[in-house]
Order: sequence, then structure tokens, then C-alpha cells
Amino acid sequence: MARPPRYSTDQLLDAAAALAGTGGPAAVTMTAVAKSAGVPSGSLYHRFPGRPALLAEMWLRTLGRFHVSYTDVLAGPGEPRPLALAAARHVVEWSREHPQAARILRYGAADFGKESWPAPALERLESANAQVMSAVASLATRLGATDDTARERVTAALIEVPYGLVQRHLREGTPVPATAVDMAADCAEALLPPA
Amino acid sequence: MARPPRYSTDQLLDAAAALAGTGGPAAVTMTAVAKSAGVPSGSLYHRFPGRPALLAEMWLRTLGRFHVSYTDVLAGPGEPRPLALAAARHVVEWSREHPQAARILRYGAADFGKESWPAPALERLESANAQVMSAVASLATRLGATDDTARERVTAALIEVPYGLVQRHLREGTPVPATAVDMAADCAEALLPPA
DNA sequence: CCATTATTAGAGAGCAGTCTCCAATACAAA
DNA sequence: TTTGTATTGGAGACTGCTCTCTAATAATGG
Repeated sequence: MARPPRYSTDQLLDAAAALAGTGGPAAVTMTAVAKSAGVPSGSLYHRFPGRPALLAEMWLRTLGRFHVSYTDVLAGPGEPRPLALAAARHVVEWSREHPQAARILRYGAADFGKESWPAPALERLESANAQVMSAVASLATRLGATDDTARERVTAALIEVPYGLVQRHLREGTPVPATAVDMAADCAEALLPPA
Repeated sequence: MARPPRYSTDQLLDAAAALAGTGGPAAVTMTAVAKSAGVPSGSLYHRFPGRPALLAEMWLRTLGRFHVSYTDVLAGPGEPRPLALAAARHVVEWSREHPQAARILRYGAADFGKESWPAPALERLESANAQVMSAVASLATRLGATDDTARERVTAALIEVPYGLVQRHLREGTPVPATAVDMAADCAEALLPPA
């Protein structure tokens, strides 16, 4: 009934992600994506209503890929404490394996113009974040974190600290050392409620 | 001998820093800085040869302010271990006290166009970083960190972990909770060589 | 083979941002 | 007062980016 697409959405997002990974948000211009993917600007605007929409899709795709692997770990079988340690390790391992994606997530959604995103994209972001936060929260209760401080410590152990361990390497473009995985686990041990 | 300056360099950098703190690197356009400071573009370009130079000065001023307070702590008197814990705490405390500055340092120099900076600015950056790294390294040896892994753990304890603890709050614009200070110290305990 | 339609293709309008240039200005020194 | 000079002030050239518009194209269903 119609002409088949020559360029896939993923292909365009790949180009955008590559630019974002190396040059940060500012490098992801519509012109640069079009050039890098070998697509005329018209085709790009046929897929995405504008730059904010493209940035939103790229961000959500990247975040989603991390989220599925992360929630997989969180939802795994076994005792909560080993699970929490595994989750902390996983953040670092995932960053080691997906440096380009991790370099994108190093920025906030705000750095990719979140405030201009189309409403559906914002909702997807909201729901993705809520899902992860609820998984972490449920693990926190299983760990015996009752008050706010204890819950904050769990969040820090599972997300913020492992992420911090990786940041500098992502910024500098150097590979994340394997020793960072153990550091994340050691910090988690120190932050989680006593066993 | 000449007309006195009406606008100080600091005043212009303040405007730039405010823009960077709220909107990130992309918000710091020469036009925006001029408008926000109430300065015509000609005056701005009289002080700074171009946008890269302005960004460099802003970054170096912000980094320098952190560095002096941080190296003060590192060079303090006393046993190395309490000193290291104090340094870890200090990173979080400083971010709590200087949220705007911390929000700037959350980005890398690369995000502020480091590759286009004038050569003298690059040298100053290099030397500032080297100074801090050497202070950390000397503390690491005093702590008994002999191999590379142990040294990496010290760096992580003193810089990367405390910084990671603060990141999310900086991104979201929420104040950094006081509990984060203790978390930084607890993680440092776990990462430093055993006492 | 024709009509329909999603997609490609690219030219170019419009705009925001950087930077240049030159005249006007205000002060210090002679 | 006069001269010299660092600075202000702003107009506008130039560039790069976003986005629009229209025509061409390639497949499908009748």
C-alpha cells in the first residue's frame, strides 16, 4: 500500500546515540544525525517531529535497555542481601559492557531537553523510573530498611554509589576497571542495614 | 590613564555560572550571559576573546574554589585515616553548601568545550588537577596503599563515591540530604586499607 | 496497469548565536 | 585643558541549526 521504509528508526537512533556518547547532548544536532546516518533531513523529520522527540526516543531507548537488565537482577531469586550486592555490582558491570550507553545516561534527561519532550515520552520516562524505584523500595523493605534514612542508604548503595564509581572513567573515555565492581559491593555492604 | 572598567570579570563569570548552574553548558551562550549581566556583547568580547575562553574561566574559577577547600582538608594535621574520612565527608558538605558550583562541576570540562580552550587555560586545568591528585596520592601512601588497586580504592573513597552520592540531587535540583555525609564516611571506611 | 499512500529527497526560509568592527565615552597623566 | 587609552556600546555580517515545503519515488491493492 505504500513505499517501504529505507531507514529504520533504530538506525537513526544508533547514529544519535553514537554522537551523544562521544560529544554529549550538544553534539546531537539534527544536521549531525542526518549526516552521520547518511539520511537527508527530510527523512529524519518524517520519523521524528523534531529534535526534542528524537532526543527523547534516544534517551528512553538507552534507559530502557539498562532498566530491563537491572530489574532482572533486582527481581531475581534468593535472599535480599546477596541480591542487593549483585545489583550494586551489576550497575558497574553494565557500564563496563556498555560504555557508550553509560556515557549517555551519565547526563540527566534534562540535559537532553526533557522539558521540550512530547507528553507521551515524558509519561514513559515517569513510568520507567517509577518501576525501578518501586523495585528498589520493595527490596529495601525486605532488607529491613524501615525509616527514611535506611531507605536512602539502600538507594545510594544500589544506584548512586556504583554509578559514581564509574563516572570519571565515562567522562574521560577510559575503560572502567574491573576492580570498581568489588568497590561497589564493598560500599553496598557498608550502606545496607546490618545483616 | 584610561577609562575604568564598569563591569568586573567576576560579575560576568557570576552571570555565566548562574546560567550554567540552572541550564547546563548549553545555556551559557554569549548572548545569554550578556543579557543576564546587562552588558552589551562588545564589552563581553572585550574581556573574553570568545566563548571558549569565558567557559574556561568560569570552569577554572569554580574548580579552584572547590580545590582550595579540599586540599585544605587533605593537608590538615592528624592521622591519615581520620583525615581521609574528613575529606570524603567534605566533598558532600561542600556540595551541600555550594549547590550551584557543584552543579557546574557535575559536568566534565569537556562539556564546557575544553578542547577549544586557550592553551593557558588548559595548562591551569592540568596543574590544578595534578595538584589534587598528588595530594590524594600522598595520603594514599600514608594510609598504606601500596598497590594500584589500593590506590584506586583510596581515590574512589575520597572523590568518586562522595561525588556520586550527591549527583542525583544536583541533577534534580533537590537539596543534598545531610545523611549523605555519613554515607560518604561509611563508604570510605569500607574502601580504605584496613586500619 | 492504475490509483493510492508512505516514504525519500533536498532546497531554502527563518532564527539564534558568535564574533567583528568602529564610534563614543570616561578617566589618568602631562 | 589636552592627549592618550582602556573600556563601553551597539549595529550587523556570518554561520550553523531547526524545521517547512514540495516534488519525486516505490511499493501495495484493486
